[in-house]
Amino acid sequence: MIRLGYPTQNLTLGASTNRSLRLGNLPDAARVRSLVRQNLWDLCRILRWNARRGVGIFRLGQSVIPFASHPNFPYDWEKEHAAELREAGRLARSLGIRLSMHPGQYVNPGSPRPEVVERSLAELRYVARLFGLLGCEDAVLVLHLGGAHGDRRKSARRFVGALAQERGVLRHLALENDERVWSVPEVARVAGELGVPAIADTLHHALNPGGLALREALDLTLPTWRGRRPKVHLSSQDPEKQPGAHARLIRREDWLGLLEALDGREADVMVEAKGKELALEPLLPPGGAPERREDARKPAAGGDPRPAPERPQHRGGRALG
DNA sequence: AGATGTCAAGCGGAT
DNA sequence: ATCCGCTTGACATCT
Repeated sequence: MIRLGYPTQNLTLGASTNRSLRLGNLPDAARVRSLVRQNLWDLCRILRWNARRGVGIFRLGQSVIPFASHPNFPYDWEKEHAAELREAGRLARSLGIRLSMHPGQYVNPGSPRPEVVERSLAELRYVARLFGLLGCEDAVLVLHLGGAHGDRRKSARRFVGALAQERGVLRHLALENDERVWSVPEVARVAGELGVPAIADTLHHALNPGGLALREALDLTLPTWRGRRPKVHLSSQDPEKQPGAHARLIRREDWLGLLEALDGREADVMVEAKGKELALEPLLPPGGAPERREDARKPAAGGDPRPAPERPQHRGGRALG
């Protein structure tokens, strides 16, 4: 069985898990708290929406807790948001939805610069702790290998060295190929050294195949999950933009190409498209959610699905469109 | 009111 | 040597 998902926000609901603020406003603790609560509230809305439509995975925005790893973060977020996180995590588990996160280009544990490595580790630990508080064992922390810094072997060695003792991070970590520097076979090798799984991204792979056909890339990466459900990334090239830019939707032949390469094997497929959940619709089995009944207490009224339960009270909160 | 450019962070690659 | 884009939203400043 193939499960599908999308990242960070739902355009139909107008819901986002990625609200942030400028660093200069970080000292305003009340404002940060409010943003976090809005992010978590929208996460719950998205999870329910997903469950109704048979969407089985979802990627959290990196800024669910904005600047969580920054030294100037104004309060103890682990303590203050523990209950809300536990609640959101429980919802995800009860709906059978697997969560993930994908820290961005600034996270570079293989960098030759110690301060970059330190900041990177801080960010990765934040993600691991967040997953811990959510209570989602099967959540995945997706990361690229970063730069080559003129010497790939040394960079890969630094990367492994920086993470080898990070047990909390390694529990969730999975390494993904990128479109320029690190191809699937290289990523799979480094992942193997760390004892973590590897993810093949179809668009990156097309641009940086490392000598492998897509099927061979999957032959290499799927077994690294050792019984856990494997993850794969799917996206299509935006024809207007430069190579690597994500299109709004998935081209049918890219989807069929992935299915053919999977050849019946199970996978969780993260669909990376500007159109977010709209890009999933043509790929989902007709009729939406198959047999999820946990959501049965939802008012099934035809028409306007207003968020029924209480909104979190926060200062300066505004109505969501 | 709307449009524009900049914001914590790192890289590779184009120019 | 310098600049761009990578994701996205926030927000200060402009018109």
